Amino acid sequence: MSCVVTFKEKGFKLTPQRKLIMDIIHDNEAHLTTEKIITHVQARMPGVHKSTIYRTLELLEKAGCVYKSALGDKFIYHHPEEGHHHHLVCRKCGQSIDCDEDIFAPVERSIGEEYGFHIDFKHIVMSGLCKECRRKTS
Amino acid sequence: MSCVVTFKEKGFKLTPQRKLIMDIIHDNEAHLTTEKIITHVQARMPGVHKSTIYRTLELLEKAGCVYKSALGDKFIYHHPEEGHHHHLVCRKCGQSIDCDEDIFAPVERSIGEEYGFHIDFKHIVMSGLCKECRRKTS
DNA sequence: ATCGTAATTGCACCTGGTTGTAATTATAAT
DNA sequence: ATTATAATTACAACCAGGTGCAATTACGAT
Repeated sequence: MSCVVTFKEKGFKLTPQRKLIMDIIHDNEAHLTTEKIITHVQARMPGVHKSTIYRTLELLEKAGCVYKSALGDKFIYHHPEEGHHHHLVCRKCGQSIDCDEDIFAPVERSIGEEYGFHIDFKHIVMSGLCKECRRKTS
Repeated sequence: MSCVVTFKEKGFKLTPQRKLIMDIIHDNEAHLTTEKIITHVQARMPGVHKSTIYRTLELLEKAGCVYKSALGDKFIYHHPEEGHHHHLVCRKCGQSIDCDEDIFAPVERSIGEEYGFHIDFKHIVMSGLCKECRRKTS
């Protein structure tokens, strides 16, 4: 796991708690909410305090070992994958589709041209309806 | 104020608290965070409970009298204006620029075509740097 | 204008997330 | 292997936001 190495190289101590939190986020393909992370961590290692988990998540994000994204009014965490940084999450079935990094390029360009505004589109999570759920609903 | 009429037509009671909250959001051109709304409300009418304010904001949003948007990890409220539903908020100076409704049309289209996914792009608030702040920073 | 009633408010309490701090522990130096 | 120490943890206390409920109030009917 290259993240652990990166993490230690940046001068952070690798405690069992931190290792566990990293493992959980990396082993899980789905995007985890904070609550789910807390549940998983405390299931495997009872007694770990919520403040430790919150602080660790913040630190892991700063260290670049995990990505934090807003999804509606919640935050979800996922491991950083190269190449595709946006996500489409279905509000019905919950599945997550990775999508291309430069999908927002046209928007970025036109906003830059029209308003002189520079937007930072980094690993955006968009909510909506996937193909199957759209079919079922209509 | 047409909103008050709309609000009453939907069968909601117009209490002084609700009137005040509407006034504050409508009088204020800037986008207000919840904290600022609470501060303003309690300045003009001490004793109004925070739970009343939260519930009123939720109700006003459902009634379509105000718009609630996510800006980073906060929510901001603004009155519904026709025609332009997206906002560019500068993370440096805080100014807000209205921007065109169909700015996301290309993205919406390409995601629909490539992934069969349907995204709901309604009054999005995007954070970034405005023209002046970019000039000053660089 | 008064009244009846359903909606609304304020309160108490709860949960998720954050922060200061003393006790603990991972790691580097010996 | 021991030790020194700076980082990290658990805990308590705190704040924003939300919920159930009894007391209050807006508003239609009289």
